[in-house]
Amino acid sequence: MALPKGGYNHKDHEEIILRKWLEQKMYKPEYYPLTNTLQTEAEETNDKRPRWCLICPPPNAYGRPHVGNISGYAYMDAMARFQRMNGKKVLMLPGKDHAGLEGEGVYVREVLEKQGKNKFDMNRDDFYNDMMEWMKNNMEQALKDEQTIGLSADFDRNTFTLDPDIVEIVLDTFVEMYNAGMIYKGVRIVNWDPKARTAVADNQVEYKETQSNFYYFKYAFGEPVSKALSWKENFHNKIVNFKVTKKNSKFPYLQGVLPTGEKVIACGYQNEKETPNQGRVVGVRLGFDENYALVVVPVDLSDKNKIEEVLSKINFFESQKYPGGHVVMFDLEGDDAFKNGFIIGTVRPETIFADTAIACNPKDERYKKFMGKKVKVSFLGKVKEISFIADYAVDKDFGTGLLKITPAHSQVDWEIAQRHPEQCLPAIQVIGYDLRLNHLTGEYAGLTIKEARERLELDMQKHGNLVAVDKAYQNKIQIAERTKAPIEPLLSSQWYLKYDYIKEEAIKMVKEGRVKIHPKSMKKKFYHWMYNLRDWAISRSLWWGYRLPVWYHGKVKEIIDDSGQVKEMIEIKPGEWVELEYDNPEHLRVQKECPGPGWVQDDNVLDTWFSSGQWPFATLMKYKLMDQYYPTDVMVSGYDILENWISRMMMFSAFKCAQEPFKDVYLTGLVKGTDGQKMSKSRGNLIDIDKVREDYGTDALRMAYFYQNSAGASYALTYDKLKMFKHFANKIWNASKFVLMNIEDLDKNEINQMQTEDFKLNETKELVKQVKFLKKKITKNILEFQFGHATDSLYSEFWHDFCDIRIETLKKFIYPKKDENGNVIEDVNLSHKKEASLALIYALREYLKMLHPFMPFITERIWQEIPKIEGDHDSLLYSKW
RNA sequence: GAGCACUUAGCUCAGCUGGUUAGAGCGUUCCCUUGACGUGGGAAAGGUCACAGGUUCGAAUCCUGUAGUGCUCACCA
Repeated sequence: MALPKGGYNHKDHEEIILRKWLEQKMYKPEYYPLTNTLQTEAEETNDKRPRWCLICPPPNAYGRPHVGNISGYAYMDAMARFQRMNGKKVLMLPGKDHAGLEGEGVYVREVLEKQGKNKFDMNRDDFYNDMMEWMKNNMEQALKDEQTIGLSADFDRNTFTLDPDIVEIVLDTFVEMYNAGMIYKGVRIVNWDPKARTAVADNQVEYKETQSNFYYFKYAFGEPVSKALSWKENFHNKIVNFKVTKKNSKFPYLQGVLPTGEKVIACGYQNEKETPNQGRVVGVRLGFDENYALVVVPVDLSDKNKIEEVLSKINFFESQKYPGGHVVMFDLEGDDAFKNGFIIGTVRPETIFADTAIACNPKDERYKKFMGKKVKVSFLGKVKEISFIADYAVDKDFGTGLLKITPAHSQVDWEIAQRHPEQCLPAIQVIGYDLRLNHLTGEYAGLTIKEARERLELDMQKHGNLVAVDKAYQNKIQIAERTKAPIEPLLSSQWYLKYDYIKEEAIKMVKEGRVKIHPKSMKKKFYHWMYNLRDWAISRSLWWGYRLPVWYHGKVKEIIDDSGQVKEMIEIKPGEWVELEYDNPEHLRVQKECPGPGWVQDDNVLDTWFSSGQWPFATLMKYKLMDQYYPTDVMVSGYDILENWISRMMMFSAFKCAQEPFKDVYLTGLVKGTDGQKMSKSRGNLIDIDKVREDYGTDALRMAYFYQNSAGASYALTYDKLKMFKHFANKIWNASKFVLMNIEDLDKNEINQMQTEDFKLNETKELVKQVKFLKKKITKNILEFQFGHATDSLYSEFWHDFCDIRIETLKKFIYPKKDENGNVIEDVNLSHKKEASLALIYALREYLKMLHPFMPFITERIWQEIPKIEGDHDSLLYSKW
């Protein structure tokens, strides 16, 4: 009943306590607190305690959990400990994810490349087995990290997404979904990551601001000029529009005539990084007898006088639409290239060979005559016929208002093409998976994209098809989230999941409140995502992961035929290739086992989210615990994977279990670095968890996560906060020491039989009242997922109420009254002293319990010294809340 | 371009459904060393709660607008 002297040093206690919890298997749901043993199966089934379950989100198995993961664990653990103390039978199940694309990427980069090996020189099975071993080795460390933060999960049930049982369940789902018509194979446009040589999902694509060449080229009319001239009027006084990088500015748009007689258009051009200070072509005025290129004049945007100067030289009218900068139009008289044709802007001239149509906005009066027609155009000296379509996806104010439709090499174009299949399809693919132009481009075949672009620029110039090149065009190119390689949209045959009814089901779960999302504001984010869901490309050309349970009766290859269409061919007999029919069971079957000799398994693996989306039920099915624990109670996750993961778990659960996977979703915010910035290596503000734990203690780290934080809110993990809670731990330690010191005279029975209602002194009555009130509040906070409030109250109430006020006032009953010289003038009233001591131990016990979910180590350590009363357990873990 | 947040002390942030002198930590200044704790105690300075309107007996809190910041989604061919 006494604590060691001196301040609290977490290093002396945390490990011992952790070992005790782990060795006694206290984290397991089978642990029975009355006997301190694990229950048998029969005892378990008879156990009437309500069950509570939380499946931990599996972090990447290959790495150590990062600060954000650890923060999540702190939250999960606080909930689990609270529930356990409230008498629930708690299952918290940890796991690790194989992290398909990213995992393979890291392995290739960090292990293979360092050994000078190349994946494609390796045998697939060897690669897989080597990688599995590497993963499993790394998993150990991750597990330790989870334990040291105090996560009270059942580590005997640590589960890996590639555990055989889990694989079975996940593949079963694939087959079931295929049979339900929700999984299909088709040729679609995909985001091709050339580095990883795989397609990636839409949300695995990032955008990167770059500077590109923007080519204005002309499809010259292949038909009589007179016909085209009839829409000349429509062009009069209309201007082509330019790329404007920043919107919302109010600077006017100008058009007029210079005193010299030159026609001028001045228009907003603004670039945050550079103020254009030399003339450059940014656009083209369309017309038949007045052709211009637009050139930026050297005017500093911030220089009002200069702007005035330009304004004074021209007649202008205002348009609210285009802000900033100044662009002047110069006559390019005598250049044939500007006459009689469609002028189209593009950053990707090499895809011109794959054009199947030209499109404009249906409301664009300028092109009304052409809509729905076929037009003959000449390009590089050849005349071809091309469809002219109208679609609302085309922005008539961008460029010349014309868009070339290249369904094989652009997501947007692909979608437009789906709406105009007759005119735009079949798509023509002119770029191969090696990112070189293919046989359909004639003399360009074999060139890389860059080479082709350069050559085309010259050739277009030669044939009069090149109108202008904007060399400083700012655009965003797509890059792969993981490999950072530029994405090439390509056609490829892929497996897709049609969400079908499960999408509606998941929406209903949230709408009907069966799944509550914390914070509420994230609900909107969820709906927004769900309503805009498109079919999900689930196959990945990787080796690491779940290989598709799909079999082909013969080798399969993807070809681009002479018309540029992507097709899959199957070798039904040696040397005899026919087109693969997706619905022909003699060609393709979906099942887990190989159908027989001669059948070849699909090379692809499943997207990682396909398996992690099944995590809650896959894990419980593995351990045959579905009846007891499904649906689970809470899911804790970073808000950034609400869409990718949370929504998919709900949809998979709707399919497989016809119910929600969890009742509450607690979304944690981003943990920012000590300087309040997003953590990144380059900023040097990364937090070393090991060091933090060593310097400040695990309890302090946990408190720093909780304190004043709310669901979904990002926050900085600062040294100030850590220090604050290190001090707090010390305060708890010392206050406990004081209380324990004062109850040494008390009989154990007196504590056991204490009736706080019988307290006579105002001071003790007040203390009891205050503690009871606080407990009510903390309970409510935890149940409402307001951990920030709970820890805030605990901190200030314990320190500034209990320590600063209550203990100090009660001291007058404990110590004899003395005069200035230290002579006792009034002896201690023994019954008052006893009551004061009882009140102190009462309050301390309550505080320890309330603090335990947040600061488990120190509270457990002190609890060991607390005299136990009825209903207590040796460990705070199982002591009654 | 659309949606969602946010703007409170020098800094980092709490303030939950509107209610008496707006809070914490750190930092600053001053005081206090014999019994739990200097990793402590006491006190002080510092905020017209972004701005402008409105609702109300009463607003940091609700509504509208403005400005700025952040995030997410879509996207410029």
